[in-house]
Amino acid sequence: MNPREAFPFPKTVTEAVELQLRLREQVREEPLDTEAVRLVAGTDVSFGRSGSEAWAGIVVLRLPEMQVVEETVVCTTVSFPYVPGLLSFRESPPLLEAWQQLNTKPEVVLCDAHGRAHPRRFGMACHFGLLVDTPTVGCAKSLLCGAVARSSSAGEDWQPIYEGEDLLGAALYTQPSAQPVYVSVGHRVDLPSALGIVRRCVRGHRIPEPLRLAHELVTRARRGAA
DNA sequence: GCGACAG
DNA sequence: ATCTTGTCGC
Repeated sequence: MNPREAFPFPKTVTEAVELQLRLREQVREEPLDTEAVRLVAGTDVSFGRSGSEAWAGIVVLRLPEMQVVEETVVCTTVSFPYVPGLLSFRESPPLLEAWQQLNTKPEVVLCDAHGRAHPRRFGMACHFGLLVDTPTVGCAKSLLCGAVARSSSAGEDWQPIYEGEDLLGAALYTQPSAQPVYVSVGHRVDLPSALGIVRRCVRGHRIPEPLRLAHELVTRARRGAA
């Protein structure tokens, strides 16, 4: 499949939903050798008060040392509003600009959003993964749909997220007495791999390092602009 | 009809 | 996400 098919960015909600339903057929779910991954990236976007200016940032880290290899930030204007379920149409365009500036492309990307744990099973992590044709993992701070289930077949540090019969992802407990992060498949990874890579990126905080650093990066950029 | 709702 | 101070806990 040609990644560029994911590129037209709709102007209307109806059009955007139709595109999601079409693009979700192109998402591939497959295992990733997480222990072999050397380069991981985290993405984040920060908005100005007006809501139209956005700072998008990407930080690439080398595993297992977790040293920053490269980071890029861009400031642009966004046109699509925030609509629950359509986050990708607001945040992906700025992130793509930051991605283009990147010289070192990572092997896997952590997105501050959901992947499969989405009403139409096509959250931003899925969309962005298609756009850049790179494995992506959704790692969100709250649920958009579904609920954490109690399952004895789950691991010590995670519990499955279900919506009816659909396994959407996993609540990963990255810190003692802290809310979990919600991990789901983006593109070209499966759930065990997604959990594996996120675990490798956790360093004493609830939020995995790539996402923490990306958040700091865009926050700094926005402060510096004012 | 009502509430919920990634960032 | 953004607007915001102090405060509780590891």
